[in-house]
Amino acid sequence: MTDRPHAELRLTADLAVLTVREGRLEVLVIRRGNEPFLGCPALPGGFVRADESVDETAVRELAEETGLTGLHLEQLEVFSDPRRDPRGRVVTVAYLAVAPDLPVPRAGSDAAGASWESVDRMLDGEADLAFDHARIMAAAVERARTKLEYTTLATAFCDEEFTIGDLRGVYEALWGTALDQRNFSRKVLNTDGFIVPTGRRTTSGLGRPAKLYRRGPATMLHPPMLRQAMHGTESPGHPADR
Amino acid sequence: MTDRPHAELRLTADLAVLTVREGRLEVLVIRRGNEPFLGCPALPGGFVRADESVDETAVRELAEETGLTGLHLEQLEVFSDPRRDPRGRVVTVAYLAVAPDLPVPRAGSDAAGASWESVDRMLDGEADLAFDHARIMAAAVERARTKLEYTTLATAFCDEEFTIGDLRGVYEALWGTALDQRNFSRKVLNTDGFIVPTGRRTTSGLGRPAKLYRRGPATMLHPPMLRQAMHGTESPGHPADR
DNA sequence: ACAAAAGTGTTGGACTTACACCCATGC
DNA sequence: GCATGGGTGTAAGTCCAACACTTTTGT
Repeated sequence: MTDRPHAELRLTADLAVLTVREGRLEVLVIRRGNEPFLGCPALPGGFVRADESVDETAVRELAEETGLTGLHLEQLEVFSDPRRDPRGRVVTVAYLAVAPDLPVPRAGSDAAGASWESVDRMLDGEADLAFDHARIMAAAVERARTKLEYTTLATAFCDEEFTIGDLRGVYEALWGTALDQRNFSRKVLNTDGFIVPTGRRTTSGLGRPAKLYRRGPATMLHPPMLRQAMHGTESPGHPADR
Repeated sequence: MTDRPHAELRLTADLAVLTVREGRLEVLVIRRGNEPFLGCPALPGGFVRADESVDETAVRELAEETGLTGLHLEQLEVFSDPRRDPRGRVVTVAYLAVAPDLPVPRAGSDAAGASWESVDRMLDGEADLAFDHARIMAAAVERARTKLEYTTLATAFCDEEFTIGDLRGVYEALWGTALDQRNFSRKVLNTDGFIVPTGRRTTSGLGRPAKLYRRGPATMLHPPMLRQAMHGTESPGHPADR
């Protein structure tokens, strides 16, 4: 404890907010309204205040910049390369946030605008994300993919009430594989506390009405959902657009 | 990006270094040589310097305070309650480090001393760990327990060369359950890339000499090691000392 | 009637558990 | 010899992928 920091250090929280829309994994990005990286897409986020924890910063910035509240939020990783921000020493705590398919969020006051964008497009190298936000986004996607296997995270992508088909759509969008509908529902229903029936059914929609469910009390899945593809392999109805 | 931090904020890296010794899960603690918490047990750690990433801070502090190098290191969680440090605003990035059963590390220059202590004793409420280090330690143990299931983390607790019995001892110490030796070795050997034989065998020791292995290239386990206990249940040879 | 989506039944194979039994060493 | 740990064989039970088939809706 002899060393003291030699230069001022600032701390931020940045959020990778993921959702599934029309079978595609999407991420919330803002357009930067200031230098550096003026006009570039970036993740929402901002500086930690003196009287708040970083977790509180994340919640506050999410609400301020995008109007979203009540999402699943978890710490992802700290990014602290001394040269990651041209303005000086800025360390960021990256968060993974998971949202249901919400109406396009309203633009906040800070950012020039916020919008859902395809994760594939943001990460294919053309998008010029600000700072190291491409790395943060990639870490968030990887974390979400992994956590689908052994936690109930997938339900955080769904509305309050959802069908097993909706839930399967989340897995298919994140894993890019088609899953067998029949085996999927059995597996989900046989996992205690994953989802609980509400008693209601879907009214509109093609095909036979589906039972509706909401999140159950479980957070960990035993046994895990396995990532195996169907014999037909490859992605579901919505092709991997690029 | 309008808000600027109002007060100076300092950033530290703190490490929960875990190992298994004599069938017990142990953690490396130092005795604090300064106020606050003078004389209390604490996790090794220190301030982030201007020109280094937090990951680099963790490696450096570990070497300086304990003499340990080359360990498995991973970010655990950021602890940032504004009142977690009586000296002012100090945010810490907690790390999980995993070490093989090394000789007692030499005391470093900063700390009054470093020693291995039983995790159970440190977390049973009597130990008066400094700051929020009990929470950090608990998070590290929980993370290590979980990661044993679906990653090859257990090999980081072993020496360069180890037997399957050594590896099983790691699982038993962390999970507090006895595992069937016969099924355990088959499971481990049937998981591609988990461990690779060196061709050598143990020379000394009770019973039939065991084949020696080293870590394989795999990092994730498919399928995961299941936490099931033997029918006899409960901990192995070394009773849960408390 | 047909397409589309939900849901049930069933079978073969993979994996797992529990345990019998054999191997190699120190004392 | 016998205790101690390493290692192989195997049968019963469980889980799961695959797929045939039925149900219920919209058009």
